Amino acid sequence: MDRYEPQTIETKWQRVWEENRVFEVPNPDPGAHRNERKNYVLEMLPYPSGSLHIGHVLVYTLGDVLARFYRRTGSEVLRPMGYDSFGLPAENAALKEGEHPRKIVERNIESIRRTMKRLGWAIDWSRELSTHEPEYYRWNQWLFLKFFEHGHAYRKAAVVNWCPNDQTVLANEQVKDGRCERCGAEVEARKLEQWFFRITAYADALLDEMKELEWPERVLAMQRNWIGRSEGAEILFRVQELDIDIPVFTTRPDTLFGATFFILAPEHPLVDRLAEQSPNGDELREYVRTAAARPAEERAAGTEKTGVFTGFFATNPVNDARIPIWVADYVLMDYGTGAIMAVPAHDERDREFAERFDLPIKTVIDEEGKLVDSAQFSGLPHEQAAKAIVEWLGTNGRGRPAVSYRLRDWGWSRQRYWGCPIPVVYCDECGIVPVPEEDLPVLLPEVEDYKPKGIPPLAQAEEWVRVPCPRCGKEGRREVETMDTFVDSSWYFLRYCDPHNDQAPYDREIADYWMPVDHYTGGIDHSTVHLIYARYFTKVLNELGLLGHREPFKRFFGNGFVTQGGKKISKRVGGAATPDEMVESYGADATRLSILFIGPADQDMEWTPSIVEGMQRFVRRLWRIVNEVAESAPAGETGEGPLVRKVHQTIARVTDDLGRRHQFNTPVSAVMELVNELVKTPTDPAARFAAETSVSLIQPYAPHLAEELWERLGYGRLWEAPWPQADPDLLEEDTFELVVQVNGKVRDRLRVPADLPEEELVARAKDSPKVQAQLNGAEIRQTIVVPRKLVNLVVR
RNA sequence: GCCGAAGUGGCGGAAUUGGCAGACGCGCCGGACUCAAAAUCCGGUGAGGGAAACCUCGUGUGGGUUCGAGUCCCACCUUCGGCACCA
Repeated sequence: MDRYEPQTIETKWQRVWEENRVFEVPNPDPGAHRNERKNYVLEMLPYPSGSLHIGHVLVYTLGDVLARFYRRTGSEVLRPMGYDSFGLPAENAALKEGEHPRKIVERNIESIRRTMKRLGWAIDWSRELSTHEPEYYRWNQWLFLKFFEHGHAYRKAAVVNWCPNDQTVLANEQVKDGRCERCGAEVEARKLEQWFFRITAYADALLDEMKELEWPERVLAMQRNWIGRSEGAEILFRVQELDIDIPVFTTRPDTLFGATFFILAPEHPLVDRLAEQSPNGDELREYVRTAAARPAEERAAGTEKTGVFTGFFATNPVNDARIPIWVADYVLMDYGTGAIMAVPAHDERDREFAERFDLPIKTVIDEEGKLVDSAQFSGLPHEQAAKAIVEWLGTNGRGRPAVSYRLRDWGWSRQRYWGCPIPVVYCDECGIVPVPEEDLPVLLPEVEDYKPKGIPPLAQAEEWVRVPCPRCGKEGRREVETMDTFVDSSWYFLRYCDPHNDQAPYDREIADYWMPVDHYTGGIDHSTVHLIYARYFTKVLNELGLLGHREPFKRFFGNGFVTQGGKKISKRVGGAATPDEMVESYGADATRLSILFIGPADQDMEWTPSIVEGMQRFVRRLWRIVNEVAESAPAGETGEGPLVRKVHQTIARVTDDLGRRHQFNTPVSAVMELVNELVKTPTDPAARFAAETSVSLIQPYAPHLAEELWERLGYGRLWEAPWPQADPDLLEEDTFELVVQVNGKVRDRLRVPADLPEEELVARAKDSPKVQAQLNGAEIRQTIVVPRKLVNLVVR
């Protein structure tokens, strides 16, 4: 027998797959009916700002195991790949290396593709795409025009998150703990004109339609938190002196009688007017200035409450109490209405403020949760009172039920170079004018110096910027900002369906055939970013009549992080073994098996070399025993011995783990057990059957080794061979080990025939000497029999 | 504070519907082969007691339900993740 040389057999089979275009799947013919057996398996596409790391090996191997498994269980599997090649990571890498981003990403893509092929991932390479190519971003622009035309995209001045280091605006989703998610710099607040998508209009749809998703609860919970829906009421407070009403939002209308003061956010539009007429207007204006200058981070820390009295009073609509109006920066302009009624007795922050400024505190809910001191509502349980009070306010036109969200509209324009140009022209006469469809793509111009300086680098491309207005023909200027890459990744899964279409982003019929993605895999760090944006895009496309679905990813599997030496592995951490090195030292198959065997793939895991060493032992063991069996054991009757049963049990376990439970570590254990049995009984009549089945079942994990051994067993094209089927008759043995308990404690184990009647099981249990010793003549009060499992004798 | 996930040997973990806790692997111990080592193979490996057969204890803590609980219920502790002056 020759030695196991992974590198030799791996390159051999990779060539066979490539030459035979094994993993390419054609699109349906026009008018084809929906195929119930279609299966769209997808993992999040990589950023080509560096090379792959062990984390990628986990995600794509996981997807690969599923794709290969589904393929052999009769599914028509679509499993494409691409690169998220626009954006900050690539541009920053380019700045560091002093080369053009296009050069960097194209070089990285080439190396990533080579690594992917070396790992043997079953990908339909005919559908490969990169988001920085005009063939792709042209349709980004096209989709933007549709969104713009229908009011889903708009431009407004807003206070935005500004990263002083990357010199660009960030979406809320890209700010973590007040810092830029990418570079870690402290984020500043700036007021700028920006492009937005009206994602807040879909807050309820994003929440409601979650029920169709087979997603991990933790991811859904994160999205719910992020959207932050709160139900409450909007209530009008009157300012007599100015003859105006100020609305407040509250989730606790039941505490309305306890409102003892009123607060406006410093940014509230009324503050200016109040300052003009207030005796302490100067102090007010000074306070607003300092509050605005205070970094958002510090303001959110809430160390000590600050505020200024305006000299005005608001009237509480339930009891006509006149309460003082203050301005304080613990009230935020961008949540609710930017004004609150303060109830210090029942809100911690209001209480802090009241204590600091010596304002009255009035209790209106007692320990039992009933209202007190609240006129006709006194005595009501507070939940009930909340409804009654809002209803009562409604009849007077002073209040109504209202809902508030934490979610903000998605700001997606970036003051950077390496992104998709936004196809609009600014015209002094016509305003914002969309570039006509037939003029797409608006190509990203070449720019000498694209270093971020606060003004968008595209502004330097003077000739490109100056363009006649598409509407009136007078001179206009192109938009010089670019799109956030999350726009690119919000619909890439649709482009994969029809990647070479040059008439449309995709053919709706084809997209409807493949969509939704049946099994999506990626890091949960995208829970409140990409996964929300893609859901939003899908809903808009559906309403624009461009897609038949409203949810992009039916099932989502959030893989854990891989750590090495306790540190999360990413491009930023040096010293970690690279996938290429792992393939060189251990082979792709042992690497693939290892990364999934470590532990449950949805939990974080620590990569240790000892794992691969153990896996190498298994792989060699399998190689040796299967080669032996192929040479010596004849095909033929398998008998009905324990090995045959073990084979069928293993088939059942692996099939259930992959197909139903989506558990990726235990199938490897199951096959190991079978191989251990086979090694112990190589002359069993079922040895050949056991060897063949082991090879067949391990194929999704170790496809090269499996293919090679399959060939040596005398067959071909394991990737097309049907998945083994467990024979239910052979799953159950004709004897079983009866567990005998006394008072619930195991006292004996007896091998008995499977068809023994219950009375006989009990009789045998009682006969056991070990049981006799325990019973010690005591009376049996109860007998529990679990068929094919156990007998429990209850005494005393 | 609110929301979510998780606590099992020396380690990673398994136990699918309430029915043998610790599968599988790592590590460690002993043995075979070898001049020796590596590789490979065989055996052992939760804790305590016992010469042994065996016995007792044991899945974060405390209670409960049940013939029987890692699994279900109640209360709590710890760790990790998300949200957070969000009214």
